[in-house]
Amino acid sequence: MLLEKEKYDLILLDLMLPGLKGEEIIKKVNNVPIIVLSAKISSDDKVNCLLSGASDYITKPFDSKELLARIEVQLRSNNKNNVLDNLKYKDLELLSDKHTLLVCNNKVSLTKTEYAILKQLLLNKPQVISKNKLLDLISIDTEDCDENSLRVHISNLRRKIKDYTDNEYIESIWGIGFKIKD
Amino acid sequence: MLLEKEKYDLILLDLMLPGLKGEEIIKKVNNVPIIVLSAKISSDDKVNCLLSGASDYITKPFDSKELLARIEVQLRSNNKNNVLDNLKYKDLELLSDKHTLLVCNNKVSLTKTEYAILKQLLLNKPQVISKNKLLDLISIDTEDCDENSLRVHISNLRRKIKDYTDNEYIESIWGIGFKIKD
DNA sequence: CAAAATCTTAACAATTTCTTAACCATTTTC
DNA sequence: GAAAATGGTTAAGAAATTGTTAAGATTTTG
Repeated sequence: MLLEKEKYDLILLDLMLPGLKGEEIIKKVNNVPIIVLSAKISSDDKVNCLLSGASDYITKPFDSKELLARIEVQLRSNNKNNVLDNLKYKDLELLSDKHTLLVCNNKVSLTKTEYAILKQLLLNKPQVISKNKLLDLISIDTEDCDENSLRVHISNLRRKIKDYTDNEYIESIWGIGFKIKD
Repeated sequence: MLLEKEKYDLILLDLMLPGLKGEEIIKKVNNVPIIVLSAKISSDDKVNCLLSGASDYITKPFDSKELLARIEVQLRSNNKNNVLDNLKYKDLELLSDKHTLLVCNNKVSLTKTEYAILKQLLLNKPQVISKNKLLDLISIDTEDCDENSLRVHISNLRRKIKDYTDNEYIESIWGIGFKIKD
């Protein structure tokens, strides 16, 4: 699936298009604003999409100027939350080269999976990420991956971080998932 | 002007209100999402507001559920500690992002089951929740669970709350279930 | 194709949570 | 008021989850 391999600034999702159900796409996407275009004027549809993760919902027919303005709103707010800023936290800095982490300014090389996990945790910093969500995320790169496997990745990440700092960064929330410690 | 002295998570701006012109307010505000409510359906108005800095624009009449959903979208993207997600009542505050409970601002860690029970009770605050309903809820996570077990969970919850406040929060309704005390 | 890096699986220990069971208190029923 | 049913508390053992390690499988790289 393209969504999983490429990077996007914004997704315009037409609910009338054939193929995947819109709501499923919305739930799969993370940290990319989605504007839903739809002929459905049902309020329930709107509410569902918005609560599932869509950033905006425009009912057809719409004025093209309005669409452009709403696109600008999304891009504007996305730039404010500069992604790169969010990837710094205390002694950690995740570099965008996809596999390097700085711990107290020491280079630590991460595997693709470790990078993906840590990035997700840092992006959502105070929040808990469920094990299932992390698994979904990892499955983009590698298919078979169960909780056991995830545990090993987390363990490896912790060890790599611990080599350079005494602070604990990855906290387990029993029965739920993981989060970055405050 | 109030806007300058107080802090806000979100501004709902009704363009029909007398006083300042909406667009001027929008331009004055920084870093706070603004949802504009208006009866004006002119596309130019929408576009102007959005380009001036508004985050969303809703045309009257609108469905209240849609408004709430759009409010949540704004709070979600702006501040990840979503106010709407946190259940507050008197000395209690259930933090959804951490799966923890604050009692008089003291962190108390809850188990998955305790969290689920308290969340259900707080969500339906003045109402009684039947024992069966609570059991159904818990069974999502843990299979075998009878009334005896539920009693123990409630007891543990009460103890954890009692450690930090003298107020009673969980009331038993004899033969029916439990509720949050008024 | 071979070597290296990465991932999954499996096993085990450690930890946390849940249920069971016993006992006592309270409320209802007769 | 006594018996029966329901609720509250506690502790111990059962069950589930997590952490760690190492080995074998898979993928990537040169």
